[in-house]
Amino acid sequence: MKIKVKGIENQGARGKMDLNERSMIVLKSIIEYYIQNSEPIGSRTLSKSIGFNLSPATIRNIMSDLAESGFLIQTHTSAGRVPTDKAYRFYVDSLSKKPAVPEQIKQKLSPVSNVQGTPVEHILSKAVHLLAELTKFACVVSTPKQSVSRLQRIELIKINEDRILVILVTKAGVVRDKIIFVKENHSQEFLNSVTSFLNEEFKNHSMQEIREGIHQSIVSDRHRYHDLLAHAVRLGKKAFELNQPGEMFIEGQMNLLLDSHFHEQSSVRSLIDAFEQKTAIMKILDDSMKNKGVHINIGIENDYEHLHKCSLITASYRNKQNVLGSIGVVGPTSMDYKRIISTVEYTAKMLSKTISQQSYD
Amino acid sequence: MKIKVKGIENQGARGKMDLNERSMIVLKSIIEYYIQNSEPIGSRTLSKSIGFNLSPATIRNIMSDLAESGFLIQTHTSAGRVPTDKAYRFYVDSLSKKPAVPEQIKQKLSPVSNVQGTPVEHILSKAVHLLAELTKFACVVSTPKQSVSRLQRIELIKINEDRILVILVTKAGVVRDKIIFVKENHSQEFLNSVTSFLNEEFKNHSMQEIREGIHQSIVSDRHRYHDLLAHAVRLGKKAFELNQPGEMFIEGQMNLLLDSHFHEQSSVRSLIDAFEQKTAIMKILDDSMKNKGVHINIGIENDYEHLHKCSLITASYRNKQNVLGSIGVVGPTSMDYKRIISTVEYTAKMLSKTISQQSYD
DNA sequence: ATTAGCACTATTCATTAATGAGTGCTAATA
DNA sequence: TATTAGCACTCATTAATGAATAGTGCTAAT
Repeated sequence: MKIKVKGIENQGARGKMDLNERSMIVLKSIIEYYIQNSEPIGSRTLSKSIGFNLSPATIRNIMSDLAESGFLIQTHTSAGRVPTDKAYRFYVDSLSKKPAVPEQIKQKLSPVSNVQGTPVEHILSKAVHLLAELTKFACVVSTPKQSVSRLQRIELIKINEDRILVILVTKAGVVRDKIIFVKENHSQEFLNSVTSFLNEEFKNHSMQEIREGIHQSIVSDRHRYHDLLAHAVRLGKKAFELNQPGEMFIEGQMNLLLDSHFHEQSSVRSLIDAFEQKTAIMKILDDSMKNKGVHINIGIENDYEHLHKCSLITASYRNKQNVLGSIGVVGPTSMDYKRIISTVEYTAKMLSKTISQQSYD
Repeated sequence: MKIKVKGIENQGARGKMDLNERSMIVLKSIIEYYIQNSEPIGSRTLSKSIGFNLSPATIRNIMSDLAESGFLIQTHTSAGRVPTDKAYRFYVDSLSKKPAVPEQIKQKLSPVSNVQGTPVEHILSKAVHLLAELTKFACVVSTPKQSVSRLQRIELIKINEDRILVILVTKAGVVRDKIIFVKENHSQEFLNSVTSFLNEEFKNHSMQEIREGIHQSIVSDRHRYHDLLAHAVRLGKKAFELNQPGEMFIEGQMNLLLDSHFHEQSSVRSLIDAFEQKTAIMKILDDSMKNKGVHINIGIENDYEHLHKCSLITASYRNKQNVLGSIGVVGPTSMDYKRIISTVEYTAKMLSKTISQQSYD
């Protein structure tokens, strides 16, 4: 024990950053083997399968170093070593940037473009379904955030004395509806006036803008309308404040439970929790909207504890104008990153293309 | 073997239908024990727990009879006996019709009525979520069938030269949208005329009627409009033919996988299949709309083979006018029928109430 | 710096034996 | 004739054992 300490520090310091070429290759091999076979690889097997000739003993030394610097872990004394989250992070970062998307995957995803003309939700659910089928993991997609997207059209439809149905259509092609309750009994004709007023006033403005500026904008016009105005303000406020919490579609959750990595009771419970309390995953999807490209959260990197055994690969989708939401895969940390990353990326691209084509600008 | 045959036939004939009082009680006890504990009960334990005094040996005889007539089955020679689907059917049929809904359940479901004013889909998803939380099984709900519900309003919104956004609002409060592609470039003003024409013509008619009668109805009016007419027919046809396949929301699938009854690999696969291929479950929900009250499908009674180890408890929900869809639970055949039935029934009632209040008639 | 060789450790698998729950049958009983 | 006691038997479950195996760590030789 005492003797080892020095060694640990030495090797730790050495292995920490400047992994030499050779150890990197060894590490990569271990990771890829584990991703493929879901079982630890021993020094002997590795020595044979690896490119250049290294004896098992040498490999063992390297592995020992890698373990010291936190890339590998032993589940028990006489077992092979298994990559840690840190190793996966290294692996993912070291991937050549653009692996080509296999033709077969492209083909399987092509139905996404066949659902054009249907509501956005429908397209999303198609995409996430296919993604789940392809990856065999759980997949999620967030519905378009309304706050950023711009107004195409608002409709007010009278239901009865005290209820009005509001329909909002955004440039992104999303239709949202809501009932608002009012005290006065407006005629449909009156509502039509308010409607065209609101449309004139706010078309092409973002929901956020509208919500923030609904007072000023109307007030500045005060001289033009009179009776209309007071009501328009009131109705408009109610209509636009519909702050629906972002939704999320989930598919293929059950796939995860077939995966050997989640067989222990506790893992299963965690997973169920994670999917029931959608907020954690939702947050990751939201974050993924902030920057371009594919986002990768590996195991322990996730803030939410119940996701510590999962990796999430996400990518945002958009129309010509805005980033709308994002789509992603939730799987075990030992997933086939190469394949999943390119699949998610491609799916997001398809989704963007399809949705752009039916966006209203 | 040969000697036994006679006995079997005798007992089979006797036990077949006129289960005497006593065997019925025994059977019921076995079922309830199994529902509670998920493990077979032996004659000895049963003899003690049952109301009147019967020796284990007598119980054994009774159990033997029940087995002959197909109510019980032995997984292996020296194991206790387990109820068959036939037994569950007997049990369910023999339940006193209305078990009261526990106050606690009512309370947990109360949030359903808090989401009034939001889109119907939202209400449904809330309801099914709560139901899953309460029952700890998988729960499903079908979205309102549009064919039966009647038109409240149609809107045509011009997107660009060749695209029009159609929004349909039904009396049930469901909003559906779809993009249609057209050859001519209509102005929004023109679309407004068509819109008000279609609204006048078809308000309060069921979608089905409209779809079937769209020609005649307009044709009979031919003299009134001219240019408008031809287009109205064309647009109307396209607009109303939106035959979206019924959708279905699923919650709590993963709960099932925690259930001991689905632990074998093959069962899990079946379940995943059943939920992936939504059609089978969808069909059961549809069937459930045809008659009032709670519907119960037990194991083998299901047409779809992958559902043979599941029972489905479903109930339809409605507004004042029509049956709209149904909601239900998918669980193991050994579920606590009493509790689940009353919970599903109550949920459907809440749902009906909430949706009725925002229906447009 | 690398490697061969050997001691050591922990898992996995098959075998065995003990335990125990539960039935079926027969003969005794009320 | 219906019920019960008693006993033999079956089969799943469990624990213990031991052999085989995969793998490491360390030391000494290259």
